[in-house]
Amino acid sequence: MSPDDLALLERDLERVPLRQGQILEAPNRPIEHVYFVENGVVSVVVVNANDHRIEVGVIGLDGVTGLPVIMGDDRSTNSTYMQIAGDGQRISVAAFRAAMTSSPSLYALLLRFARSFMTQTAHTALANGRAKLDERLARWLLMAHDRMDGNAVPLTHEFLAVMLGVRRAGVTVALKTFEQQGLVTTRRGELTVVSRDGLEKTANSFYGVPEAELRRLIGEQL
Amino acid sequence: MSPDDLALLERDLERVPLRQGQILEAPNRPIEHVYFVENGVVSVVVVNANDHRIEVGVIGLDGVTGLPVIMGDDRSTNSTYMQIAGDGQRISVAAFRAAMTSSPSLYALLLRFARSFMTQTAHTALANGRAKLDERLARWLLMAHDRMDGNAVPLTHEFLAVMLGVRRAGVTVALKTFEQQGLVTTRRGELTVVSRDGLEKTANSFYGVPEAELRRLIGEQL
DNA sequence: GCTTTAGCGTACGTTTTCGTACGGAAAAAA
DNA sequence: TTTTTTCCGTACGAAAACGTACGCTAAAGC
Repeated sequence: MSPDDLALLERDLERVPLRQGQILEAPNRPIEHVYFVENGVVSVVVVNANDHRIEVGVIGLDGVTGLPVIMGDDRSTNSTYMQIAGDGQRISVAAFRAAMTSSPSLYALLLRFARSFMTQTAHTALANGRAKLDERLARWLLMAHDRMDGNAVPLTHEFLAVMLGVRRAGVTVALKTFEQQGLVTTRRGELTVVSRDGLEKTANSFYGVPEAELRRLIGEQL
Repeated sequence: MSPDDLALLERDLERVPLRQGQILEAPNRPIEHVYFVENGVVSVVVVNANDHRIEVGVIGLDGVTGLPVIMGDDRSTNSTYMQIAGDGQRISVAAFRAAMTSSPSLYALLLRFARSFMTQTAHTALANGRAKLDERLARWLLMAHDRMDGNAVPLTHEFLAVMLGVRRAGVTVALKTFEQQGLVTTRRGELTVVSRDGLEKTANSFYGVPEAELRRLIGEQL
């Protein structure tokens, strides 16, 4: 992001901790703040009338929440919350809109980010329809790992299962295999990524395209 | 769309037939024209390196192609083509960009459409991950039906299977059941929707949210 | 330290979907 | 009309994932 654009936002940015489970956007309710995530992982989750739910994308230090706001709306049907705690900066929607309006370059950058998130969602749809459980789990771990500082993923199998829309027991079995293959180590409530290469092989072409798009569209700019 | 915005576009719009299979946007290649679809159904399909593919959304008389262009990009990783023949009007990307730049109201409308398409993709991801084959097929038929004039869907089971990312034989069996339940009638290369209500029941809450969003965001405006 | 709770490993029968494949019939081509 | 092709109906064993559930154990609370 250009120094000018950063300066434009900085006046209204407020540094905040982001606790696990904290809700950033609730379904069908006006969004109040937009969050620039610097640490931690945000989950964007779709829910329908029968309470079926699944994660459609993650956001991390590469990104920002509030896509509906960027695109001129004030709300989303999705639920957006902190999956892995961290911190970041937030800005009120009003100030955010003002900044977008006054800086075309900032606005263009944000739109490119929104576009890259669409690609991520599209590939989630692909993985959900065609990939096997272990491929999807490997993909998820890689996406989370891309957005974290260290290698430790502080999540229970239960949470991973909800994200992927599969059984908790299915996650346990897959992670066991990963551990035997030396891809991760596990302990209660946490796993650690050991071999990214191995995970990428396991993810089997379901990982990569959105990541390349993110680089093409915004690179290190945000 | 406002009369002014329509006039702005009209100078550069060109009426064209849209043949089945016609490619509107190829992966990773600059988009040349943007299409306002008036008849027929467009499929937006994701493909990955291993040639796994699946449809992430459909566009019809409610909409327009070229979402990447609306969002400031010139290409997409997706493949976009006519699934069901029809016709519409097209405009060169250059003229389209010029029109968007000169009319904020047009631009805002297009962004709202892009936003509604994101919702559709998100719910496709949900359906792919959690719905059963017959639920997904019913959802697809409803979405296509929403975008067509009559009740006839001129597609083979093979094409439906590719869209959903399932076996051709799986589609055949599901359609057989639908026919026995009086939801559709079928003949070689074509099926006809008989009971939308029945299909909505079968789709079981996987249909509806993106449709409501489309109404909220653009209604009859496009 | 002791108790309680949350998370993990495992198991088993069942459902869903897959891969494959074969034959018949409708439509298109010759 | 005859031939060829495309599409559909059906079948069968296999794989993947499901729902459920039970016991063990690490960690948290008292």
